[in-house]
Amino acid sequence: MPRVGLSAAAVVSAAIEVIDEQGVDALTLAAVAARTGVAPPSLYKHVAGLAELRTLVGIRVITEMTDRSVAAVLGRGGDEAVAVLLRTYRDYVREHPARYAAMPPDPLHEPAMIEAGTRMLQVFLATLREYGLTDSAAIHATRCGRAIAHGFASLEAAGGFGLSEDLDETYERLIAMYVASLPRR
Amino acid sequence: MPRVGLSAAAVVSAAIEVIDEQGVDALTLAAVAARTGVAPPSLYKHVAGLAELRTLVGIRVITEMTDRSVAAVLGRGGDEAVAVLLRTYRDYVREHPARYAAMPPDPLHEPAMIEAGTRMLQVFLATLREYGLTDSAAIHATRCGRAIAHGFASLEAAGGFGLSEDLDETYERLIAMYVASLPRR
DNA sequence: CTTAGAAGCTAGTCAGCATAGCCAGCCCCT
DNA sequence: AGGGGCTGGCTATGCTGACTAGCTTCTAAG
Repeated sequence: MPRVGLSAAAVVSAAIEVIDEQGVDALTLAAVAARTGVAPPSLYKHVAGLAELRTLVGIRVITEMTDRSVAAVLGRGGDEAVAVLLRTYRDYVREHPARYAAMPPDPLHEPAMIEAGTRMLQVFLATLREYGLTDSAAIHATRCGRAIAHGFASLEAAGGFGLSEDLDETYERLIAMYVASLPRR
Repeated sequence: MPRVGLSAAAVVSAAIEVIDEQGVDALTLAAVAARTGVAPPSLYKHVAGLAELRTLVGIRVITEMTDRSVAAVLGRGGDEAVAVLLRTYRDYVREHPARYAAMPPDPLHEPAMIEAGTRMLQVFLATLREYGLTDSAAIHATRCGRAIAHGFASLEAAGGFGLSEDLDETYERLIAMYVASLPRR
């Protein structure tokens, strides 16, 4: 009985591979077990069950997106930073469409995800800092940005745009629309 | 063996009740069977299986939304019509959050849903008619509207807005942002 | 009244989650 | 170096749910 040397992180990585390759509905313990070369029950040594695995995957994905967003926005400001943030969001989703579907839409409601979700929120808020929005106005502006990015990206990832018009152009229009709505100083 | 007198439409209605009450993940043939007072295999007399039931539910939901949108927009025009369309979209989702999650994001890719999806698209395009957009510009504008409505509504339905700020206000801002982006004549 | 088809049923298979309980490899401690 | 305990594997088992096969009964048309 040679040991495989699994860990919770390795299980999550395998789960993400399964999702990337076969879609979020194909995430089963059986599939992850097969990929890691282990019998399904063995996964319970590292992960409490399918539900926990899903939240761990969600945390991983949020964290990845946040890290990328931070890297992209660092050193920029104003309209430029906002546009880059939105593009980065979409680019991530386009690169990993299935993975995005595994990201919970309400991270702030799941205790385990609050930390990761809050960090993402902070990046949005920080990017809007220069506009001098009051607390409440900043929240509204952040929500609008998130709704736009999530709405477009999730539709694109799901193949929801039937027609052949250029999607880059549609998204740039959305970005312009959003930037225009932010207050000039 | 008294007959229950089921039909495909009745099965879909029961499925929607299950979704409304217990969420979209609770849609199982077993649950629908229990609700209709029938053994699970009997459902196959009316519906080819869970997958088909889901697409029938999707069609029903799209059709309902379209009907409501048409009723709301009829007799209006311009910015007013656009705003009403977006509000109607969100209101439907707020009333039936779980049901919305059962609506496929890509109706134009599923042959069975093309008709219903196209009708919804037509309503969007017709509402924008007054702005005199060229074909391509109309597509981009429709997509933007859909991304905004879907993005906000799906996040709201999923409980994705953690903080307590007024959601009506956020949505009105999005509507204003969108309307402002449409060309003045 | 007969008969065919539709609508229901039971029984059974298979996938997938989960739990229980056993066994072997590995590390640490003396 | 040897031994013990933890840990990471395993098999076996049970449960739910989708789906199939094949039977029975109700009903409606002729």
